[in-house]
Amino acid sequence: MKKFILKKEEDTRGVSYSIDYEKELNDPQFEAVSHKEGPALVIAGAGTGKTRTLIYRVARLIEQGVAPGNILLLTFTRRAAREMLERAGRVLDQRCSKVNGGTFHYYCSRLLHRYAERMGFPENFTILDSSDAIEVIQLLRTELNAAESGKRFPRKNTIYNMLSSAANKQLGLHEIVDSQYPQFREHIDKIEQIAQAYSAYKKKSHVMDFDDLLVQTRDMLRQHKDICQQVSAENRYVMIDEYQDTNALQAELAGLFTWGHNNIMAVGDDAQSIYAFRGADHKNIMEFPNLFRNTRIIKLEENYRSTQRILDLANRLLEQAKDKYDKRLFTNREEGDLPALIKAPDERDQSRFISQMILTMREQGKELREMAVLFRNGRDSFELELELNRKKIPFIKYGGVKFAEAAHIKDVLAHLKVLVNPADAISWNRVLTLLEGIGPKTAADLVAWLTSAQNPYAMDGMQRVSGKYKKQLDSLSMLLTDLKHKDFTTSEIVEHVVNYYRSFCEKRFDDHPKRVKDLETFVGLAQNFTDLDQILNDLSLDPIEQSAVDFESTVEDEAPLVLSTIHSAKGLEWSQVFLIQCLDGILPSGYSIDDADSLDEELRLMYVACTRAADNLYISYPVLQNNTYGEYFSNPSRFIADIGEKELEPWVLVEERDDQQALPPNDAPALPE
DNA sequence: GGGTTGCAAACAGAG
DNA sequence: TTTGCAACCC
Repeated sequence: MKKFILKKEEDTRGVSYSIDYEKELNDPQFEAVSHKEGPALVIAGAGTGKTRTLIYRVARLIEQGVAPGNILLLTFTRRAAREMLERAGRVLDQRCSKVNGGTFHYYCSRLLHRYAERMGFPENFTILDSSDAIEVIQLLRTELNAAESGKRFPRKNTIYNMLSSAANKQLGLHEIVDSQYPQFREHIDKIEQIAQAYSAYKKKSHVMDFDDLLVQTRDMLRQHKDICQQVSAENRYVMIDEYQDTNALQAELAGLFTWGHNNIMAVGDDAQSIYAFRGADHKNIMEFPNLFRNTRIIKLEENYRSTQRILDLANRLLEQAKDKYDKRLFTNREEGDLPALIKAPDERDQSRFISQMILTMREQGKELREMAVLFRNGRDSFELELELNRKKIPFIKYGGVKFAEAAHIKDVLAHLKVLVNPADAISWNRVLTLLEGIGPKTAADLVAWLTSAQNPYAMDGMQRVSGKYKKQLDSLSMLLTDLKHKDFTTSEIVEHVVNYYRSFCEKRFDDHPKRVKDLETFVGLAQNFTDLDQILNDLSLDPIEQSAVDFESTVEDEAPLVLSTIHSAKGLEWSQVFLIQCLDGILPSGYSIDDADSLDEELRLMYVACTRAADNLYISYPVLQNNTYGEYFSNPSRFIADIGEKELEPWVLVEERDDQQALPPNDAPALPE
């Protein structure tokens, strides 16, 4: 039988730790881990044990008697939070999994739901994901007849980006247009009008977009001191990972979450800031000490991940930045192999080379999970994906299209959304336009009626409007009424919707067999949830990668190869890293080449990619690019143009009789056999 | 008027 | 692969 002992929580003198922190960490890591009260900023270069530091701090706080529920760990993705807490569980015990963790958006959403009633918004508000938001903007754009005059008016995606920029940078719309979209200055009035209509829409439809989650939470905590106090008392210790990618709004939230005690630890690396498009500014991290007085600054500088030669290349890259960083990564690891620069005749050859290298390494006993292929844009891996399929190499892709963004999944989600929130006009619109003969106009009329109806699911009294669609509307109405009023479990509801939707799916898509399979996966996935709100919330805030779904259905014993956009690879590492399509116009992106700041950001992106590699780094590019118009010659990335053979060793692909092999130019180490 | 269909053009990055 | 626009059908 366990006995209780009385102990003051703050008194850590008598704590006997089950982990020997001092031995398992280096000095600055230990300093960070044993930091207790007040603000701290940990500047942690790539591979310096940043995650390890966070994990051990969580463990140590818990060992000191802090309740896990009083620790908040904010990370960039929920995947990162899960992995971190799992690792913390391994060094300590399952108490770690009770720590609050997730993204700013996720945590804010929880707070807003919790205090919805106090704030006077409906607690069944749903989240307007970016594709829904863009659709709403499109509707308003046509409604306001904004694009009339033949002059180029911003497209819906662009308008969405403007609004999002304004929210995240805390600037007025006109300032954003002025500085970032000068070509649309003349349309500012129309854009403002759309912005207003968009906010009105969100209010009326009981939805919040991603930015609202942050803005509304900020406003709530600013205006209601009692809520703010309650929240900050609960979060006795807050840790923020990847702080270099937070924006001013998130920084303010961080302050509010720790209001009154400032027990906040931010961890990050200004050289790895790659989210400027979301309002992050790489200089923000240096502002932290100004925001929080008496900040203790701790620097982690020793790299444990990569060989010295990989770091040499990384350091060399950073030297090219317009804004300098006082940073040079070093390691006590061995020299290692020189990073390779592979010039392939065309993209197809690049893919063949990569997949062949991967197979060779696998034959030598390396596991696929130790390798990764990185690229700038989601589409840069399409060619390679075909080749991997041909060679039957299992892979999982991060970044690019998400499960919840695929058209067929969105169709099903729309049905679920109208069940949770009947005011959600855009989802009604989606549900209705599926029906034969109903287009935007008819749908708009029906939606106007439905969103103000007493009992929208019954759709009675609507026949007058509906005439020739009556039969289809009846079966829709029957489905929704049943689902609303009968007692179904969440996965049963999803199953019914999927059954109803199946025939539409078959009519709509040529590749319906694959999509129907996805839908079945979705039904299975729904079993993990107890209520619909939660599925919708989780799918928009923590989107599953599309290929993760494919992968589950072809379960093999082998962990798959990772393909990832550089953005999605942040914080991760692999023994063997391939960086493909390293071309001028791709990395750096063609969007960035006129602007020195964006160019610096692209350079940091390249830096992030290279520092993911522990043992070997292969950078490749095709000489001949193909697109729909034909073939053209392309140039390697300007970032590697000036780097000499002593830091980046050029390889050429030589065609052999049966298969190809890469050969170093002279007598440098040959490819693994 | 409103819906459907077909062709030309553009396509980031993520919560 | 999706989106914008214009011609074409009910």
